[in-house]
Amino acid sequence: MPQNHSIAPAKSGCLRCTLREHCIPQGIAYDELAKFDGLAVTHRKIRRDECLFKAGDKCDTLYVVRLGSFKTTVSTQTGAEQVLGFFMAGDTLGLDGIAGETHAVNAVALEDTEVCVIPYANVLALETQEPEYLRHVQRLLSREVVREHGVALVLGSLAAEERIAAFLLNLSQRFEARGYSKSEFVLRMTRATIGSYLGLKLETVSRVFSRFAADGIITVNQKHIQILDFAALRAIVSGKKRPSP
Amino acid sequence: MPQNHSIAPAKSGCLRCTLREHCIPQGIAYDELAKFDGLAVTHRKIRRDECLFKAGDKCDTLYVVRLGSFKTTVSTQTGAEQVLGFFMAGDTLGLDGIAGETHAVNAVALEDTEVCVIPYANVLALETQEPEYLRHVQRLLSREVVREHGVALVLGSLAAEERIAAFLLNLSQRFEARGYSKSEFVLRMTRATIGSYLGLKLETVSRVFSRFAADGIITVNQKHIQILDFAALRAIVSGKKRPSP
DNA sequence: CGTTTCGTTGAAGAGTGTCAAGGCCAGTGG
DNA sequence: CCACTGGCCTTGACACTCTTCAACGAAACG
Repeated sequence: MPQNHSIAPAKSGCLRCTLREHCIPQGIAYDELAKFDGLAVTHRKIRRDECLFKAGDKCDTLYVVRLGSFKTTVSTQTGAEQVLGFFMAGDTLGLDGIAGETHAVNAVALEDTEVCVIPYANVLALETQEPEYLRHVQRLLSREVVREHGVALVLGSLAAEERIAAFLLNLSQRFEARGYSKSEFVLRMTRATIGSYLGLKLETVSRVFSRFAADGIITVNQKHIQILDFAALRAIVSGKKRPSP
Repeated sequence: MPQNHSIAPAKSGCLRCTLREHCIPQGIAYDELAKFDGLAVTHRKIRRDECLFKAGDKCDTLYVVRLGSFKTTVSTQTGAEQVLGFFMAGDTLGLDGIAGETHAVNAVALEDTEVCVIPYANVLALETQEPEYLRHVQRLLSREVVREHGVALVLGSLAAEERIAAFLLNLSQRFEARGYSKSEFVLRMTRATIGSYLGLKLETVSRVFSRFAADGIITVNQKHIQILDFAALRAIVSGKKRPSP
């Protein structure tokens, strides 16, 4: 997977960016916003299956997804790949390598994407000037920690159907937060990728999708998913055995 | 589990603390150290099975373990408990709730313990004064993210024996880093707690310990563990099938 | 339109979980 | 000092979920 280097100067600053609320602390007065305008120096386009960064790369920048979505992965000693998370518009990538160390994961585009490039030096500088921004970045970091707690919880204590139900509800919620339909969406990743993320084999993912569809909880057309019964999904996550007559 | 409130004023400041290198950035000149001396305002003793903090508690402090060890846990909707991590001397607790939000996990003492209490206000203040400290805290946070990557990797892609081997090697390494024997130590947690952390049942943990012992890789006496064959453990983590004639 | 990747489904098998019984150990009270 | 108690650990037999292996179908791509 070659790294893509198409870089575009950031024509429009943060001031006019629609994702502003994700990158910049809440409740900032409009005339204060100018301070944040120079944070992102460039944009970068990454095509499907290409890497934004790789484990071991020097980490001197953060990225915010502007368009499209990514997965983060690590490779095991045996060469297998474990998916650790999915990142969509507004999400921040690169937090794991903050503070001048190297990246711990690979970030791979699931589709054609565009990101904001925020040099870590700019982050540091603005943090020391603007305490609100310092809190903001640390909040981002601690949210990432909490997100991973959720992953560990799913992997450590849920059965296959429960994991998939939790996964679908999580996706639904994130689509909704971005203004898309919460009940109908297109998966950006393959069954194998979902399986790796959830600690399951791709066949198991496929089977559970089929079972949910047979029970009228969702409809599945390849990557196109429609959620018909949110309550049922929530019940499954809670560990309630489903009747299957 | 009642919360224990025995608080002692921090008699000796950070200057004389033997854990200094964990709390304060590396490479600080001795005459600069005074700036950090007031970080921890108190110590607190927590007895076995008591909580340092609970999920939902307001988070306005960080803690550094001085003595003993903790587990962090979350509760599922069904009341079950998932263990997320173990923390020993020098480790920082409370990072998940930084930035004025609430704690996302419970921190429970595995034995009688003592922690340094570091008000988050002090952290913020020192961060704005001392850029080196800012980087230090963000490094702590990003290390916590990376640690959780490791947990997800173990839970998502390793079999039972591989998980236990990885767990033992991780413990061994952490004991060694603290000046204890890397080959002989006492587990502070029960089989059930290990199982929860590794996504296994306590019987499976017990069986794998027994199998490793039968193969001469370790010896097990209740909580007392001795590692006899590090290479074998590493081979198991790497997924190599062990001959069992 | 062939080729490749991705997805679905079935049958068989391995690996963990579940249930149950018993042993070991530390602490407690007689 | 001993018996009792309760928590923790070990071990066995069995059930079940998930994986593995395999074949096939569908969509995506050059």
